Amino acid sequence: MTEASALTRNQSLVHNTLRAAEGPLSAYTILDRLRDDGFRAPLQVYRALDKLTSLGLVHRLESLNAFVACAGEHRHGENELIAFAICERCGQVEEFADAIVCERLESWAGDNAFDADKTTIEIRGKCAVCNMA
Amino acid sequence: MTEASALTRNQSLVHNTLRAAEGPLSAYTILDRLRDDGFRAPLQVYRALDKLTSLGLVHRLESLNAFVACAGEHRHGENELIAFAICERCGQVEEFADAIVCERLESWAGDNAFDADKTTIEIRGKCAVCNMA
DNA sequence: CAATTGAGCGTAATGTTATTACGTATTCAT
DNA sequence: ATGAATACGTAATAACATTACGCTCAATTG
Ligand SMILES: [Zn+2]
Ligand SMILES: [Zn+2]
Ligand SMILES: [Zn+2]
Ligand SMILES: [Zn+2]
Repeated sequence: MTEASALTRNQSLVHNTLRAAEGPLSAYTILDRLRDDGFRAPLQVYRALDKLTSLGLVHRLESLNAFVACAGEHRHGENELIAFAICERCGQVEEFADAIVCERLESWAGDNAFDADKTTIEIRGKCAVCNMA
Repeated sequence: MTEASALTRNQSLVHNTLRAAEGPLSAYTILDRLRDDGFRAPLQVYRALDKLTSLGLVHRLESLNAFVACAGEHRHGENELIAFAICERCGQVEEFADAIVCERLESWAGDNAFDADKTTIEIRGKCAVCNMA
């Protein structure tokens, strides 16, 4: 039994909506797309998103107040630090992990006795494709 | 004439409110604190915040939807990349810049032909003081 | 087996954050 | 003076997120 197969109906619907999307979606956009599946209230979406993010299947983009399906090969669930590059033009999001960035931030935390819980790295800009256009 | 002296009345009021605060404030909290100074509407705050952030005097914390006065010795206005360590318990925010982190992220952008516009780095956790408590 | 517990669900109401729209005032350079 | 740029005031609305209440179902456990 994989993690994904353990998802409830609502969780699967939200997950599939995000995987089918071209880019990040807001909770309310997800809600709208699931009206026909019986979704009626924001909480149905937020509850599913909470679970999905805790499983590492979905990421929240803080600078966008939106959510994306995990597109990385990485394993989440650890304290693994992921960065996101978000294209302001086409909406594409790329996930990447950089060991050195991770190490430097951990090092800062260590030096400053800061107990890091969650780290957000988001780069806003224009992706390669949009840069040419 | 310094930058700060060029601020308008509204901008100065918002700036001073943030400097007097112990931690990040939401726009609406700022609004509440400036009622006695004649503030009546969110837009008065948001307009001042826009200006202050563009001057580098104030930073927006994306993961908090809140704002802090700049506490760094750095010069903003360049593309300088600042990271924030935010204590979830006491609200203290520390700014720091790390050249290597900056370089690694720029390097990723270069390799991927991504034209970075603005980068957010926010570490949520517990500060040294709160860690002991 | 009955009781308890925990996760999830549905709905309504409310709270919080941010923007759009419209009109006015002030400043500064032409 | 005229036009452009910047700022301001107010009202309304949009967008994002949570609280509260009660219910269902399945797993645990005494
Ligand atoms: Zn991922
Ligand atoms: Zn793009
Ligand atoms: Zn600063
Ligand atoms: Zn603290």
